[in-house]
This record gives sequence, C-alpha cells and structure tokens, in this order.
Amino acid sequence: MDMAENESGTKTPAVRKNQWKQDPDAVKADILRVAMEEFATNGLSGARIDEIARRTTVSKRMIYYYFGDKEGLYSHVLESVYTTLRDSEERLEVSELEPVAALRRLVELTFDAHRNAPDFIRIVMIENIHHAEYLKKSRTIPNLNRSIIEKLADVCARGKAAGVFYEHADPLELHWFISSFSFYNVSNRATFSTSFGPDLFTEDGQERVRRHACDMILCSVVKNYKPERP
Amino acid sequence: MDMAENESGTKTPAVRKNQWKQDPDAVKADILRVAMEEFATNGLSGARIDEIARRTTVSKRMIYYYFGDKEGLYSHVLESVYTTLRDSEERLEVSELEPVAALRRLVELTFDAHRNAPDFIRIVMIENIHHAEYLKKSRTIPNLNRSIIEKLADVCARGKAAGVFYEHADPLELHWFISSFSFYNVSNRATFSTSFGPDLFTEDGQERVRRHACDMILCSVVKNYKPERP
DNA sequence: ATAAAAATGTACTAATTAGTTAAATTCATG
DNA sequence: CATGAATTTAACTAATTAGTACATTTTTAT
Repeated sequence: MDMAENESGTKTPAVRKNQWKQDPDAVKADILRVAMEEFATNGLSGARIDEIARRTTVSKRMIYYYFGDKEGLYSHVLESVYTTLRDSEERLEVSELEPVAALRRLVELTFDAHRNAPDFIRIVMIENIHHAEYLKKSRTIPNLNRSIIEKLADVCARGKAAGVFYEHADPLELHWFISSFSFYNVSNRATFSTSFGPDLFTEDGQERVRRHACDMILCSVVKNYKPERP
Repeated sequence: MDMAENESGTKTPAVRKNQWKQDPDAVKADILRVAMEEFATNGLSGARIDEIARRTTVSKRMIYYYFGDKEGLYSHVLESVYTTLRDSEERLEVSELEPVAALRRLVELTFDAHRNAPDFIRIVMIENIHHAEYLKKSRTIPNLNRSIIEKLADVCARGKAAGVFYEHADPLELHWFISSFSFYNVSNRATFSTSFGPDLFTEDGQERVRRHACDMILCSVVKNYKPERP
C-alpha cells in the first residue's frame, strides 16, 4: 500500500507535496470558513470535526491546535458571524434621510441583509436551540449590537421632534419587530413553504412581503401613515 | 395476579419487577412524550436514544420496535406536535366577532399559543435546520394547516365586505406576519435578550409587545386604524 | 549554523451510541 | 390450557467520532 500519494484534487490555499509553507492565518481562516458551513448545516452536535478537516487543506490536528475543542471552534464561528453582522449594521447610513424615509430604508436594508445571510441565520437558530449558552460566554459579542439600536433611536428622536412619529415609538421594540419578520423570513422558509406553498418566497412574493413589512412598521409609528398600494 | 387496569387513559406506565403488564399504547405514548422533550432540547443529532430509554419505563429495544429508528421516532414526534398545533388552531372561534375584533383576537391567541408551546417552537426550529426534510415526507401534515388560513380568509372577506379592511388584505400574508413575531418571540428569546437585555420578555414587556403586534397587524389592513396608546 | 519554538502530519485511543440478536414473558383465542 | 403471536428484556456489536501522543517539518532568534 502506498501512502505517499497525493491524489486529491487541487485544494486552494496551499499545495503541499514534501515541502510546505507555514501560514497560520490562512489556516485559521480556512478552518473557520469551513466550520461555519458545517455548523450552519448540521448544528453543534451534528457537525463533524473530521468532515471539517477533510474539506480544509490541513489535518484535523490543526483544528485542535488552534481552537482547542469542538466547542471552542463553534464559539469562534459564533463570534465571527456576529462580528460580520455588526460590521454590516454599522455601515448602514440613514442620518441624511428624513425620518420616515430613514425608517423605511432601515427596514428594507435589514430585511435584505437577513435574506443574504442564511448561514448567519442558521448559526443564530442553532445558538437559540442551545439557549444562547455560548453567546452568553462571549466577552466581545454582547456589546456588539448597540449600533443598530442607536440608529433607530436617532431616527425615532428626529421623527418625534418633527412631530411625524408617535411619542410611544420605541427603538428596541422597533428592532424587535423588524428583526422578527426579517429573521423568520429566512429561518422558517422551509416549514412555511412546505405547509402553505411557495408563493411568498418567489421574487414577486418577497417583494410584496418586504413592502408590506415596511408598511406595517411605518404605520405603527408614523402619524396618519397611508400604506402603499399592493 | 393483578386485574387488568388497561384503559386508554391510565398514564402510569406500569410498575415492573418480575411480572409486567403489556400496554402498547401507554408505552408508545410514553416514548413519544420523552422523545419530544429530548429532541426539543438537543436536536435530531443531539438527541440520545439511550437517554430517551432511560427516562421511560421501558427498554431501548421498544423504541426500535415501535418506531423503527431514530429518524422514524423523530418523524412521529414531528407529526405529533403539528397535530397538536392544528387542533388548537381549529378550536379558535372568532366568527361571532366583528372583523376588527376578530382579527385582533386571532393575533392575540396566536401570540399566546406560541408563547405556551416552547417545545413545538423548538421542534419546528430543528425541522427548519433540516430544511423541512421530514415535514416534506409526511403524508398527514401538509394539509393540516389549512384551518388558520381559512379563518383569516373569512375575517378578511367580512372586513372587506363591510368596507373596513383594505382590499389588498391577504390571509396568507397576514398569517405570515402574525406567525413571524409570534414565533420569533419564543425562538429567539435567548439570543435577543442576551444581546439587548430582558426588558421585552418581562410580563410587562410581553404585554406591550403583544399589544403593539396587534396594532401593527390591524393598522396594516384596517382603514383609518388608530393604534392603542402604549 | 544551531537550537528553540511554532506549525503540521500520522496514527492512534477511548468513549459513545445507533442499532441488533436471541431469548423470555404476556396475551389472545380456540 | 395449549399454542402461536405480540410484546418486552438484557446483552451485545459494529461503526462512528472527539480528542491525543508523538514525530516531523518549518520558522525564528541567537
């Protein structure tokens, strides 16, 4: 039996034969990338360290070398997806828009951001299955999510000052509502469309849902708001 | 020896020493009950057949005898929780109420039903992680969820006929929105409260959220709706 | 150049766990 | 009450899998 054969196809980050290059950062990033997919697909207990190793260019040993154990790897994946979310939320810029347009924009962007980040959604679902146990342990994450609330608070303040928002408009609640349908739209697509058909998840359907979501949020805080037509 | 006390309501799954009583229905029900908790807590791959067996009064072999394998057991649990949901939805009765009150009532009842069924929520989360693979295989489930849509359709029709609802009011979309925050309220409580604090999940907070959820739904379909005050 | 440190691969282990085998017990029914 | 079918147990197996021991190669510092 010959074991010195290099039959597997060309792997991206580094070609190894006898000589190889050290590249810790690339190795870590590669592991994290694959691990996120694996955890997002299979959950914490369903994920397989061997499978992650197989799909990277490095050996299983490296996962333990850099991340300690399975839970350590999962925690890093969790921090990574939350950091990505935070960054994308910080890039939202609506301070130039008048309050109603700004709020509409925030809803649209949040809705789209969730749609475009199914792996993030799945990791958060998994974390909720685990009662946010690992999120609670994280030192960096809990303070990450301030920025979206601050933006909503600013919009609310401006809207109230201009007399176009109800006084009871509340940034945290708004975020809760906006998140709820943005998240649910991705997280529960599979069961919802199985039970009720795919109509809401076609391009057309998603556009309709998105528009009505805006309407709902706006009419809950904007005085005398008239919904856009279907 | 003991007389038969085998009526299909007696819960106590039989005390066994050397002599035991056959009671297939009780055994199956006991397994399902424990399995639901185990799957809801740990997911499909995280659940342990040995643990389920340990927490029932019968041996592991019985699980395989009655349910085939782990996936068969999970499928039965899935059918069971969906059937429970269907039953509770069918019991909703709002046809006596005028449209606006009826819709508000449906929102409130859906919100409360989700709050009171965390195990159902977790099973659905888990099923979504698995892309509704087992739900799709089920022959009984896909047709179960019609009744809630029919009720909403009836309310919409009456509301439009009375001229108090917008013509674009759509039962399926309404259900999607109502489900989204009712579901999210339970499914994402752990991560949301970790990130943003527990304020929305106190009794007071939940009451506020529930009231504003009603407002949002109503103002999206009821002409000239005025939100209730905070 | 060389030794220490960091990074990586190979091969292994120990524990877990889904599923099975074979036999025992209970039950229904003539 | 005998007999076969249904139900149940206890012990076992085969496969999987998280994690490790140890050797080897590359890099860095002296």
